[in-house]
Amino acid sequence: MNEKHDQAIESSLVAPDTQMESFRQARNNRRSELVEDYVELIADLIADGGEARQVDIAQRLGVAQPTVAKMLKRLSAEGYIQQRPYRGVFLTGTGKELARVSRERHQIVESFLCSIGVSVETARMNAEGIEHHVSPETLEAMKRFTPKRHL
Amino acid sequence: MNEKHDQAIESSLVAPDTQMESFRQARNNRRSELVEDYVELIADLIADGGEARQVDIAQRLGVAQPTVAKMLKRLSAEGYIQQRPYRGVFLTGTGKELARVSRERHQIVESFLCSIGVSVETARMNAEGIEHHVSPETLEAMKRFTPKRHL
DNA sequence: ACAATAACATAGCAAAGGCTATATTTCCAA
DNA sequence: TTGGAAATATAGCCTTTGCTATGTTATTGT
Repeated sequence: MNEKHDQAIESSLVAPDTQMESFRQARNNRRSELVEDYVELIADLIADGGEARQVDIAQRLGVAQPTVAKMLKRLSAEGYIQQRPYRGVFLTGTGKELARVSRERHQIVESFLCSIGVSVETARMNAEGIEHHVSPETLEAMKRFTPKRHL
Repeated sequence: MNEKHDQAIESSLVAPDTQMESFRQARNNRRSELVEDYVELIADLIADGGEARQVDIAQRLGVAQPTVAKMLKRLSAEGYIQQRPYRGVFLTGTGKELARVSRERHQIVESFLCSIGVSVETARMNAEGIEHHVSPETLEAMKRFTPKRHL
């Protein structure tokens, strides 16, 4: 260990453990991002056209179809969706619930950004990344600060 | 292709290309997150104790030391830092500039969250993930909405 | 001065999330 | 009803980011 015990000089650094927790949580959130994105998108596609197909998911996410196929297997294994070979994909109860929560959070974040003066295009772009890092407490704060007309 | 041209029913779905752009950008941001986190942390450690050592970086990020060593090689290759074997790591001009920008953005996001009523702990946690998805436009909006006393 | 310890380097592995290429199945239209 | 196109499945590869285990170099206390 290095021997600087002069803690008066400590500038903006928080305690190591505290900072570690923040980084760990950010990494954790990153791991669940994809699941949330997929489930939310699948719910939207089903609500919109009655079905969620791999090609449509792939197009909207901007990835290749085999990438989607692989991820759907994971979602299936984790109990969010059900899929039959060469058929569409359906959300389970768990999947529907996750989709609902994700969708709602997404909406709140996007509306909130608009309400503080961000353009709709930028709000949409930024919300896609931000939503996954917004805790319930922060979400509540955003809800409070969003005028009704934006919701 | 499926043949539903009844666009009146389209619920909340934006155009496929538009959505694709959002997802692509979110993925892009994710790739630069780690670089920004490292450079920002290195700058803080240097400002705080005069040096940035692998063990300290590893402890604060909550990862193992070889993980840090590998990333430092990448940062070195990309011109953000300079390192001499068994010696500390130093920021290049590019690195310092990136650190400055990242640090400022981080601060603004964290202060902004506090200013809308989020607790400091949650603000710190959420800011760590959110900062990387905040575009210049959104950052400006956040700055406008943060009272002076929070900055 | 030199052994013990702490820090760093390196090798090798794994999982996640991308990709292309290609095989298989389904579906629609002639 | 059947042949071609579209959708899905599968194989195999790559990169990133993490890990453990272990070797190598510096530093430090006696």
